[in-house]
Amino acid sequence: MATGRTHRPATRSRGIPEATVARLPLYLRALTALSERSVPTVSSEELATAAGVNSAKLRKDFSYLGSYGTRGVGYDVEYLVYQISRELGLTQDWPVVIVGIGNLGAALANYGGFASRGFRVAALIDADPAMAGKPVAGMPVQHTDELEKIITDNGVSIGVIATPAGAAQQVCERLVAAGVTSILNFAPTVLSVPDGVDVRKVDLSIELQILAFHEQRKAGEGAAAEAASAAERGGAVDAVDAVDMSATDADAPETGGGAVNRKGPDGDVPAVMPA
Amino acid sequence: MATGRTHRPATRSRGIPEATVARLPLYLRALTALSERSVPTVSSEELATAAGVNSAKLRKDFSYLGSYGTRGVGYDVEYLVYQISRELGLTQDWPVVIVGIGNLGAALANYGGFASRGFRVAALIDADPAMAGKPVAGMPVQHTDELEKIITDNGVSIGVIATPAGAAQQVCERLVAAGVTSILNFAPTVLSVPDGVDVRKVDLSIELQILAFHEQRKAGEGAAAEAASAAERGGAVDAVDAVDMSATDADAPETGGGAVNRKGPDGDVPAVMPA
DNA sequence: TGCTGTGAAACAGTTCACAGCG
DNA sequence: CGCTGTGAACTGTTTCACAGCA
Repeated sequence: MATGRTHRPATRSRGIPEATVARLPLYLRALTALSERSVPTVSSEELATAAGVNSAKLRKDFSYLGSYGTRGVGYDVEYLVYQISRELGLTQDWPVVIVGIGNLGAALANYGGFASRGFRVAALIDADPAMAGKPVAGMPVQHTDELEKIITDNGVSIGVIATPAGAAQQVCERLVAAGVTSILNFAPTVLSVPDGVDVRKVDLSIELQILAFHEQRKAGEGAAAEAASAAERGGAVDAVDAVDMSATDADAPETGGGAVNRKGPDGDVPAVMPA
Repeated sequence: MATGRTHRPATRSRGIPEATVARLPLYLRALTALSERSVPTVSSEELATAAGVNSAKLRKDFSYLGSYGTRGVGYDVEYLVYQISRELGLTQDWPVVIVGIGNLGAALANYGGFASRGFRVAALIDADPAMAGKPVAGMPVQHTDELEKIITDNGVSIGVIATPAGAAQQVCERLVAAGVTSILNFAPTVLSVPDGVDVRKVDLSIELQILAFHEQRKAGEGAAAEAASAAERGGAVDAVDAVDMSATDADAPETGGGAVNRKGPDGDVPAVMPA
């Protein structure tokens, strides 16, 4: 499903690789910092360092946007800030709603980096009637009943879901039905959406699990994987950088609460299948 | 830097692709749900749907772990839960510290999915003396002065940074010096760490920017990109799913507070470089 | 001369499609 | 016969290395 993507030679015009799009915000952040320090130009090398990538990658990324640099000199900071902002669609502002005002929802509502990038929190929505009217981040929480009206009245197209996992799919469907076409999902569930709707997920527990995986390797804890682990060390075990995060707010860790069906510390397998 | 990676033929043994590692937690989540419903076996097709990936990918992913399925039948749920947990290192438990107990730090501290996956919050640390001793998620916040002692005494190797961007690098250095080798960074800054230390970042504002990019395409808002946008629509514009999130807690949106140096709504460029 | 922009090569990840086991 | 496991083809991304412009 969702095949296609015209796959044009990608030489300028539309067709910026997804990997590049994901890095543009990083460049923008670094450029904004330079801009505030009134630095007029940067080389690909300097900017790459500031953004935490390598310079060849950065130059290739920028080449998809057009030729915005000057050979022998570098890139004009202000100009690039503008171009990237425009490419990302940050020259217009985006009203967003946050659904699920628990700990996480509140944290998001208070997040400063929001407004500074063209995003405006249009409303905070929660299903708990007791929350209704309570001010969070200087804004009264509204009840879920108002969801459709809020979306419509404010022309909201981006929704943030920070509800417990159990409520996420339902909230998602209401958002989509009301006109939202981009969703940032913090609930640890797979959301199913119709074509044309983007979902990005952020799952804290997934991030930690990935770290644990690498951590385990380093220590060479387990029985096997000694030489292998050592060989691996030479390079590449560090600076992963990628991400994914979530964190349902209140409770409902996806399904089932307490201890997972984890087996004993070792070989103590369910005694079913072979090895 | 960090080149290498032995690049063994990857046929079993060590050498699970990073992309596969990133999906294991997803499979684990889906399997745990099945396990709780006492489902004994699943086919790659069913599990793939539950995890939101396609079945070929899932089968290939599992093939890196070994041959844990039964042809004509599928996979034993309990057995797979165990194998994946072990592979991810979740059969041991990992003490973690959270540094920066603002809105976000508190949300993380309260996050249920933490404990249910072998992660144990060993301590909450904040630089604000006024926070010291205050209970958050049933645990007293400790002052930054105690950081090194806490890490050492608890054998912590995973740290979560949820401080404002300005403090992140310094906190990171102290964590690393004290023995932490894996860091989950919520502050919108690039952390520099020595080799052997893993950093994963989670940046909310980046996620939103990526959504905005796609959102902009859909609407075909801007002048150009009309036909292109339409062509694009056919497929692929949906269900991105990848991620990255952050959200500094308190304030300090990375650098500088208020309005970004965004230019006028259109062509109103800094009047520097050419087009 | 110094740094960008970009083909071409190398690598990583995904999808196809089917052999082969239970 | 059904479903796994996997080679092989393909698509996407990164890195290299250098031509060419300011």
